[in-house]
Amino acid sequence: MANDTKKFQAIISHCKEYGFIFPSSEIYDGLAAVYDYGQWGSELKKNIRDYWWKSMTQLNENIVGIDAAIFMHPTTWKASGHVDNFNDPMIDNKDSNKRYRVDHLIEGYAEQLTTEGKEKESIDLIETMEALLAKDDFSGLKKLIEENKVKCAVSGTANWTDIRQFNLMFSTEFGSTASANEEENKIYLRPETAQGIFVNFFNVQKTGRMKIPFGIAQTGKAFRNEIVARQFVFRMREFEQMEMQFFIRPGTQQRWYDYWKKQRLNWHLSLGISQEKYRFHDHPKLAHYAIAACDIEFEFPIGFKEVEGIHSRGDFDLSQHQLFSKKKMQYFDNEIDESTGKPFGNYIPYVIETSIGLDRMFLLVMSNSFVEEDLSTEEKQDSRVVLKLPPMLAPIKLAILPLIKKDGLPEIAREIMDKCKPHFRCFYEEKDAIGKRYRRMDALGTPFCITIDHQSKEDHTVTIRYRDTMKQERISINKVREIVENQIS
RNA sequence: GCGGGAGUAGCUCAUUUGGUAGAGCGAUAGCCUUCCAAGCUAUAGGUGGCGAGUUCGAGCCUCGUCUCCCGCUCCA
Repeated sequence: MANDTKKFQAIISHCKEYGFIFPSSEIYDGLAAVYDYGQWGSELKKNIRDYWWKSMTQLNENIVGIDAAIFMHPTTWKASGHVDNFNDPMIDNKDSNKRYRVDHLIEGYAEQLTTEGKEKESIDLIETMEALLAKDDFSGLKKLIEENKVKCAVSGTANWTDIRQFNLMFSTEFGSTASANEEENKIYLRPETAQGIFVNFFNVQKTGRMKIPFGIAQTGKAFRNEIVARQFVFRMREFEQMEMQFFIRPGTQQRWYDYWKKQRLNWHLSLGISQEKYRFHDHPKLAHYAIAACDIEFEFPIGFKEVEGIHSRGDFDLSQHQLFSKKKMQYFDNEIDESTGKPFGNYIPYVIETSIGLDRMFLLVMSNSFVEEDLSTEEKQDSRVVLKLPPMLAPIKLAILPLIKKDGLPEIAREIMDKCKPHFRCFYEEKDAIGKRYRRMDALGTPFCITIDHQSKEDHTVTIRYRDTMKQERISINKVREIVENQIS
């Protein structure tokens, strides 16, 4: 594990050194847990996003994409449960540094009282707590905890911090004029992209004449004011999600849940990543919206961590929006139910959600590709850092390198460059020794390098060098584009 | 947020008990021409994370602050 932490740090440094990821506003000392993608990182990230988008929308005829706004009507977040469920007052024990939700802490103590036979005290306690919670009376709540000598399960002490409320949603002012009532102008940055899909469910269903089962996909930024944001791009306050909500007939949720679990894992494996690096983790405790949920976890250098969630959300979201918006969220299903001989009729569709963190996927791809190779022979020590990226994700597909920068070799190289660059990302470089240029390309994950030498002038061939094996072979110049394109599609 | 560790050039590090910073690699330009990093020449680059204090004098001592890494917690 010590070594793996080292590897994680090596990946972080590599990302910065080679223009993948920089700390945000670094010249001003950076901003905690906010990062910018650099020249190659943005390219790699885009390729991952495109690959996901294509596999969701293009390859599934019943899935379409949307691009909803980050700002949404404030009621959206009341309906989704984010306003209430992410507003819980918390308290920390100073000795164990363990954080508790205040209501959970007191409820736990009340249960303890009940088992001790002090049922009346228990009920009184809960009633008092609820009254204080309703008033947001934090000092009263703290007093209640202190008076009852509620102890931390870990440290066994009653040494508590003040109660604080953490709002996981970022808010800002909407509209240019300030209102007397601040609450009226308050608007949130979306904490998840999913709601943009739910509120557009009917728009898409009707205008796209979509029939259940069908899905709506979306990629985009989401914002959460995490108490602790850390571990490089793994947990950021601003992050990008790639989500797909799949609308189904109630009763079929188990089948579709299993289907998407399998589909999504296969997507990961299609990148050539070993199955052993993945595992499913079922949620024992479910969120307020879920009827079943699991994570796809990947073995990062810092251990198995969640990269994607698959949730069976029932009709929670659409029902909530129906309740709050007073707009019907029902779908009329014309398909004949064989058990009754009649159409399935009106219902609020159930939802299976697949939600993957793009930044986490980026880190996953990096972790999986980053290799420090020892190339030492008896004569000399040698090593290289190589990103064994799947070619289709690589920021640069082909490096075009004239062996020397005269004798007409750059001219031939330029011709090849002009021929290839409309089709995929190429990189031209004539500086430094050829070996050094190869190593630089290895560090960026460029799968193919071609070198133009004096022989190229005579027989129209170049040397192609493969990143992973370091093997080289001579090929005709006419074949270059074809060879690269075959590998990156 | 709490606890632990760290911050000197793009990177890796050095600077003996406080006396106003050096090297290698890298970068840039030129030379050389050689299919797997480390050939030659020249140049650029640091108000020592930032701010304050102690001192005649601070990279080194003290305090604050910011950022990163590790642990607790939550999630994508």
